[in-house]
Amino acid sequence: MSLIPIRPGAQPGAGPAAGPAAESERRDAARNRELLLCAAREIVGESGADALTMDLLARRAGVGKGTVFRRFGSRAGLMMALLSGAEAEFQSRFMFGPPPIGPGAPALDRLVAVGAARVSWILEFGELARAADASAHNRFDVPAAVLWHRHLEMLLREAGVTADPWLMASALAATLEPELLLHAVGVHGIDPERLAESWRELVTRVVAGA
Amino acid sequence: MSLIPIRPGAQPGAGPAAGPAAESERRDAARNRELLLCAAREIVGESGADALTMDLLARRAGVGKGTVFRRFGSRAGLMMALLSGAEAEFQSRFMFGPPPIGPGAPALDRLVAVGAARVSWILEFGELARAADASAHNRFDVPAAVLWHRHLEMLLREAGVTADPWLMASALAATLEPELLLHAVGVHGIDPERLAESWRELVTRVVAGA
DNA sequence: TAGCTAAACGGACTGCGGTCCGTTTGTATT
DNA sequence: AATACAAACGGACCGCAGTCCGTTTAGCTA
Repeated sequence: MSLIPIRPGAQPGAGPAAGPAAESERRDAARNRELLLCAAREIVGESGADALTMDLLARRAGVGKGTVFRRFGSRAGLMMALLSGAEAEFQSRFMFGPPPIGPGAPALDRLVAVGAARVSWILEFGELARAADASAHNRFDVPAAVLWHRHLEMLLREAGVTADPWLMASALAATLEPELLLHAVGVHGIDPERLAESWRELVTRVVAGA
Repeated sequence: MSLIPIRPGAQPGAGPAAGPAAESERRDAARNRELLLCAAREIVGESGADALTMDLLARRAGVGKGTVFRRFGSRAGLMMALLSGAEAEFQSRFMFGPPPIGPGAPALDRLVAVGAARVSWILEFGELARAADASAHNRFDVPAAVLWHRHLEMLLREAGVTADPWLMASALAATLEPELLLHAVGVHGIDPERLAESWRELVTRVVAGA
């Protein structure tokens, strides 16, 4: 017989800051996660992402500050949790959605479409995304960023770009970073349509040189 | 006679965080600036930019913390002051230096050369540059960034790129951001030579489509 | 040289993200 | 129902960037 009792659904590797609920979560923990996400959405809705401090959130949700960090690991982790729904929806659109953004269209068309979609997405959720990126040691290695990068790289290869698709994908991704786009729109008053059009130009030329 | 005495060299508009010495600076202020810059370089040299805290710096330089912020405005401002020499040297190279990076060479050659130079520059000073960018509300509007952007835009126009050169310059500049390049080299072990080569590919294709 | 004033000074203070650790609680086991 | 323990809890605590304001001083003027 085993002398080391193991909790049935225990998943130690999952760690905090993971998505919705790491399989088996104690009832109070799950309740607090919902309480916190709810309060966080409330604060962001009322006063914007910048106004969301971890202390305020804890107070609003009626839990201790330690609990907030236990659930989400960091402020960036919390922001990512708030974004996870919108992010997943975006991902499934470009991976499984209808053409031209999803599979079935020529790679260049998909690149153009996914860029335009990304611009709109950032205009809607960019504030949270920027908050998630800020103070993120590893903003490039987070699952969503890796998936996004891989997708761009795959499309580039499919479009016949043989010259270092990995770095090309990095370069193109940098072009669509939330901070950059929000700055262009918010500070310089660039029309979002222009952003999409510029992306089209850029990606068309990159692919055309192949 | 004027009832409002004005200090001779007073330049109220200069503000803090400006370059070397805003014209007429009180002797003690100038001394403390040197003391602080010197101590800062020492700390960075010993332990890296991340180890430089404003409290430590104040203690090392033997001045009050308030003085540090009076001189440099913020941590980012201090980092920019530390960088200003290297930055100015880089700027004068691409603006007045010998071809192909300076004037005299075809625009595409200049773009290729300036990108390669930027990569090397970031490998040398990127840690400071990243620290300066971090926690900078306005990293895109700082003089050096504006000049850099304008220069890229000018070269693009000269190379015949008529499609939104302003946004194209933004996109290309994003490709060479310190955080991105340092991540590629430091985390993914990308050979710097590959970065320059990839830049060459990118900019060649962008210009070729004109 | 004495006096005056704007500028510089310094360090206590605030607010924030993040950590630590003693206490409480959910849940499986008997 | 009683027991046991891993997990969750909470809030005091820490380090840091940045601010405030009463005090000191450089340097002009008389």
